[in-house]
Amino acid sequence: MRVEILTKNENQEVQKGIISKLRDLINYKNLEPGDKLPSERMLSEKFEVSRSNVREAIQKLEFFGILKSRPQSGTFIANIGRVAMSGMLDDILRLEDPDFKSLVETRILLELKTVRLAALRRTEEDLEKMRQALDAYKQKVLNGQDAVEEDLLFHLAIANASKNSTMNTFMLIITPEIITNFEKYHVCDSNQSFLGIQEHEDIYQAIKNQDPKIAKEKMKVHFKILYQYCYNTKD
Amino acid sequence: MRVEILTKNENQEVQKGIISKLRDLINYKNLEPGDKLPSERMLSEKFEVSRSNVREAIQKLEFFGILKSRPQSGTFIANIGRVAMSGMLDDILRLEDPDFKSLVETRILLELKTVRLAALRRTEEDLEKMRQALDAYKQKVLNGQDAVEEDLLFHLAIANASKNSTMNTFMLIITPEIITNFEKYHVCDSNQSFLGIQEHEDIYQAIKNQDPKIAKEKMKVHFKILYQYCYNTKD
DNA sequence: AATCTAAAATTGGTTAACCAGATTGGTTTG
DNA sequence: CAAACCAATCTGGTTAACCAATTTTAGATT
Repeated sequence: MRVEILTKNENQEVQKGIISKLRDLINYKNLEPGDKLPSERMLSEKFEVSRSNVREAIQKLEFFGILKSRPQSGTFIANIGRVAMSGMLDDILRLEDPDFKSLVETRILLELKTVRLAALRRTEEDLEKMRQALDAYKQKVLNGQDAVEEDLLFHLAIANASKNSTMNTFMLIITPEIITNFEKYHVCDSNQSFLGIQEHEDIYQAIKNQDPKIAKEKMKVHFKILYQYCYNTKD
Repeated sequence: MRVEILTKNENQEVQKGIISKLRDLINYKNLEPGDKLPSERMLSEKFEVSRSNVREAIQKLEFFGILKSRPQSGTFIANIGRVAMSGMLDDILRLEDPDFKSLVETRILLELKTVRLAALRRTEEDLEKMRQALDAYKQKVLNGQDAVEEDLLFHLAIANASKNSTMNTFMLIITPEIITNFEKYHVCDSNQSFLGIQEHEDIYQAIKNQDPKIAKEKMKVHFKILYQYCYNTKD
């Protein structure tokens, strides 16, 4: 059989096609929540795509909690009603790649919350990890080196101390893209890094003292420069 | 060769093993950011796992933006320095499945922001979609039917109107789990749904009037009952 | 007619062989 | 000596055959 090699983009189109066909299947073929999907082989034949493509699409929908596949048994539609199902599939199909502004916006929102929660819930062990990340950051900055990574690791340590696994995951998802863009646009130059040391130290102290209000305030200060910087360079 | 069929859980363990071995590779084998990873075949041999397992692990790390594989060329380490890389891999390995409380906490945080942004950025088209979702919700409630899904679809329409793709994605990620848990714990009973109509209507009007302050306030009101309910039944 | 049982068919997962584009190293050519 | 070329090799992606657990089914038994 003729094999087509697809670029990443074309592949994404194929996946979207599969997902939209699955949506149609659910909408018009009376597939109820909890029902079993047709087998991967059948779908790949019906949709005229490879079985691996079908598997990938299923995996993606499984990540979004819409499908659930059980080994040697079948792939099942999550128990969330046809209306929500169809609406969510539409939304997933409409998803765009995140832009930098959207990432920063989300990061600020998340961190103003995680820092409060961290102040309330941190353990001694959390403090220890944050201390280490902070020291690594200071050392790099004092040596005049770039410290974007150490910076972000400190923030991730805070997210970890917030004891909210969802926010922690979300922070992990956006962090690499943030780092890449920061280094690309030279956000956080060394002169700002020196300020960053004190700001980080303030945040750490507030969390240590279990003072959520101060913690949030200090984080806001820390983000102020960043926020302006990002909105000036972009858009 | 003897084939082992693994449960979902065991499979997850295998994946974590691969990820931690990849981390070691980066830490101790002098793999720099931007470098090419050994080929999938080589890794599967070295780690003594199947190539598909390696591919799955790579796909997961690609999702977190840590790796980037290019067809017919290789899999490359993202340009984010060994320190951040190692730290993030540790965090990913430590990730737990989200608990209900963490989901609700995150949802409230996200929505108090998306509703503000929606009020600022909504288009006429966005309003139309929200109107439709709202009407579907009202009809279901007035018929005395369960309307959890329509409820959530209205909220997703708001996230869509916020024009922040990252928050929109995050809302989509948490929604199915929220729905499942709501139906499980019978959050949002019909008596609360009647209140919900007016609350939704208020939110819609505030967004229509492009008043972010009122929009956020009304959303807060909408979540008040929910928040208490969740924290009373759980924990 | 209902119930149990074993075999056959079906399933997602796994493996290995294969594909064509990308890379590479050596050779040729200007 | 450097640039252009070419073939051998390596790569992630794709395919198809295969595996074992599960589900279904048909038959035997009570």
